Amino acid sequence: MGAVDGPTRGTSLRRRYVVPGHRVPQPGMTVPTPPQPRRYRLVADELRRRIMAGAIPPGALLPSEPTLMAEFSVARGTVREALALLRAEGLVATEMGRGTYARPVVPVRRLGSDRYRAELEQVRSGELGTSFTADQRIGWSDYSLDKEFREAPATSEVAELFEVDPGTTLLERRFVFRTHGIPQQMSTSYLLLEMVAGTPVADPANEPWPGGNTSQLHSLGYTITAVREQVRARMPVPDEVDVLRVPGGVPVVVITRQTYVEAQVVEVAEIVIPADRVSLDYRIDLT
Amino acid sequence: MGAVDGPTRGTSLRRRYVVPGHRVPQPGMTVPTPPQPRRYRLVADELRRRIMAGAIPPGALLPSEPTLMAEFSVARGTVREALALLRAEGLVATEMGRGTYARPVVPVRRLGSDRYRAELEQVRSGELGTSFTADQRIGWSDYSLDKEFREAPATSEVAELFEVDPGTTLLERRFVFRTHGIPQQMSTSYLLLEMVAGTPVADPANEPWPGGNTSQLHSLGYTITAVREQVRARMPVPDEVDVLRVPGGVPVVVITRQTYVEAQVVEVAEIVIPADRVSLDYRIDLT
DNA sequence: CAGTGGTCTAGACCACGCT
DNA sequence: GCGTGGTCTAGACCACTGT
Repeated sequence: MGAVDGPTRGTSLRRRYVVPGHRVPQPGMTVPTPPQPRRYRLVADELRRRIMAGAIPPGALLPSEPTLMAEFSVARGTVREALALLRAEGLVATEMGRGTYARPVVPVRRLGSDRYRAELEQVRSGELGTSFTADQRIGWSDYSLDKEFREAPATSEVAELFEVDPGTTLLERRFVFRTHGIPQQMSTSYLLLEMVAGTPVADPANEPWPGGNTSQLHSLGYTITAVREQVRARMPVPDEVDVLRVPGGVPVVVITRQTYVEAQVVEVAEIVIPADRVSLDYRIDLT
Repeated sequence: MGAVDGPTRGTSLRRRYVVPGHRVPQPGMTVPTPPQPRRYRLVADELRRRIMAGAIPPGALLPSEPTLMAEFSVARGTVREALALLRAEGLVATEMGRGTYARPVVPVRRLGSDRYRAELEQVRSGELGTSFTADQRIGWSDYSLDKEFREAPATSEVAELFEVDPGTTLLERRFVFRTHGIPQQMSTSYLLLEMVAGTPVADPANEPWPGGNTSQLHSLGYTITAVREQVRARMPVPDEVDVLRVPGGVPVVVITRQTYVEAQVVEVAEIVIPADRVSLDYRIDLT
């Protein structure tokens, strides 16, 4: 599309498009290759500014790609690169056929380190609920659970965390938690098979188990005394994107948990949570 | 568009490229639009497989874009989309003029919750070092520090964390820690001005302060009794990418810390760390 | 159906790193 | 200077969403 005239294609005798990232050198203006902002950067910066300034409030649609092409006089690819940048920053999200919108602020779930204490209390007082429902402040009926149990030998990583020999047979339990149909976290929990074989804990039909893990272990005669959590963050793998419906530009928080009874590890779990839905809260007493 | 033959476009009489995301419909084969893997997906999947399988070891260069174009018979844009996907996953990194390589595994720094206890011990025994040097297991000379002090009124967020009125004058201290010249974390720490005005703590020249925060507060007559850390993860903002040299596809971990002396908050800090360089370690005792 | 984003091709010029 | 990635244009067909 000759912005001025004539065909721009083929061999292109004249190119209105001069140099990517370069201003047309005006007579008398010295341009020693100043890192001129790239086109897609300018578009992204402007859109970011509008979002930050509230001109595009959370949840609102951005101008469509054709509109942005016209407004900034750039090709579609350039517009899309700008949007990709904003997506990678987690500022916007895109829905097929609908458009691109400023990412709405989602309610954050607080995962307090004291939830384990609370669970212990519950177990003792005989109340229902799980740490998950307690965290979410929701009742039984609001959440659903996918579960998948199998026996498997301990991988070297899990064995190390469990402080057992690699190959030791474990009960591997995979869960996906949902509230109101929205996936909130997925987790894989490991228990020593010899510890649970034949007990109700080994039966998936008993999930969700009232009182959660703490209660389950309690039913086996183990009262937990400590929990260790290692926290990391990374971008989700494709599988996690699918299962958890993680939007582009959102990392996941990975918690590797070891549950202790005195010095013995009785459970190991890996918990994966989209980072935009959670805040972890730890209190460290030094007294 | 003519999937089998015939001109599909103006210019190209034959297009070897048929339909994005569609198999050429074979006679007798019903294709109710099976989500055929996109081309760039296939390229990305194959490259991911090679990396995971170790065929492309960490740090090794991937084939160049022209090479991949030839190998997969796709246009450059398609190759670049595949690489962008892998970058977003944090699997590869790209360097201008050099190429794209499998992201090398970087040593992970462990941030134990017991580091505060260790600091307290240090302060009492009069040893040197900071929690930072202790975490890194390095000596004094291996790290450098950028610092910037200023007085500022408490924003509503900080005021809430500090449990003071918004607008209360604070000493705001910004730090960037580096080891061997590589940025490791940036942090902003807040102290009540009235608590530190005129003391050595308010003088940037005294940073880095032997024994770190714990020691500083101790010198002011405050022996900390508890720490609360809120942990979140998100993609870095452009500013953080610059300062911390965060590679593409790597999130940051944000720790919001409140330091307590009994029930009083004596310090608030926000610590930003590239997620590929850190693992947080919390132990929760339930006894 | 119109409009939106998703994917893909083809070709061009650029800046950067290394030999 | 050559090879690598970075940016940009132009045009095409596709699938999904909502009216």
